[in-house]
Amino acid sequence: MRVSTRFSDSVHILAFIEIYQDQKLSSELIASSIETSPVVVRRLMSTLRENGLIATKKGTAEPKLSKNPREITLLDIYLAVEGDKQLFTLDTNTNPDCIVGGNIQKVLGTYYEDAKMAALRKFNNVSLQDIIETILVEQKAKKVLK
Amino acid sequence: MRVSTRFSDSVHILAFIEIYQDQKLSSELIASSIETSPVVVRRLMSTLRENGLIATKKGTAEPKLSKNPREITLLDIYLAVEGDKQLFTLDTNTNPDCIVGGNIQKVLGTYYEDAKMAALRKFNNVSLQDIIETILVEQKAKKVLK
DNA sequence: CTTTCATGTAACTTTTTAAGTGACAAGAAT
DNA sequence: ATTCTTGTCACTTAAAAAGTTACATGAAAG
Repeated sequence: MRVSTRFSDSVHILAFIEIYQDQKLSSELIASSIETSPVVVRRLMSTLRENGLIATKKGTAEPKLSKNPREITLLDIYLAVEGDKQLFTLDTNTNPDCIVGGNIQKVLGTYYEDAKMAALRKFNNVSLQDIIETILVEQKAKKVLK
Repeated sequence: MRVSTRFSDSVHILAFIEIYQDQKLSSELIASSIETSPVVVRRLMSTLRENGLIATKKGTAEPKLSKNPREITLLDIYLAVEGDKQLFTLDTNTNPDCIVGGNIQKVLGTYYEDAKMAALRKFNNVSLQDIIETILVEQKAKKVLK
């Protein structure tokens, strides 16, 4: 399939809302930063709203973060847009009458879960504030180089 | 896109080869355990062979592991079939003229890499032997329950 | 030495899932 | 009232992997 950039784009949206909080934040403007369409942005924002990360008001271009960016982690964002889907994909159609086919899903599944949790724990230790600050540092560093 | 089950199926193939090493191991037989087509199995086995995990001989149904299953880790298998592609997908098409769009790829990329590495380290601590033994334990447990 | 079975690989089709698009009802604001 | 915007639906396009068909070539047994 096409690869999902929802997580990446969602972090983008949240950072954008915080950094440009004093401007008019239409889905059109945000879309121009992500280089995607306004509908894609609005769809993602719907999901973020349903998961309590932002507050929006229909008709007005004024989305706000629902929490302090220090209290929003990459994990919160990941779970909001990707849910608890498996990170590593099990083949769920194996022959149950074979010793391997009949047991590998359960066995591999536990190791997949361990690995996924190790990754998600990392995300739980990074806040939106960290992302924003690092973006701003990178931006300053760019200017110095010129 | 369709979700890849290459990793899962590759572990399946390797465990199958080891457990049934005394039988004739045609791609057809292995495919029947994975419930896929022989061509898919042969394609995966080509990749595993190119990466030094198995040895095959054209025309004969006798694939062998190239190493002791204690020396093959889930990470070896993962890298063989998935390469070093990113685990979490960055949107690589963002507006470079925007503070967020111009820096988020680099910033998020490092956190994605940290998370990916945390997951892959887990895989590096699990051997094919562990998988095989756990499969056999699960199989015995099933029989007792009957 | 020929028949049978198997691999290895190429080319093509199907499936899946997310992005992208067009449309529009309804809310907000001047 | 007019204009802008959101929220959402329905549809199309894109991309990647699985699945399929085909076949040249190698192995092995009679």
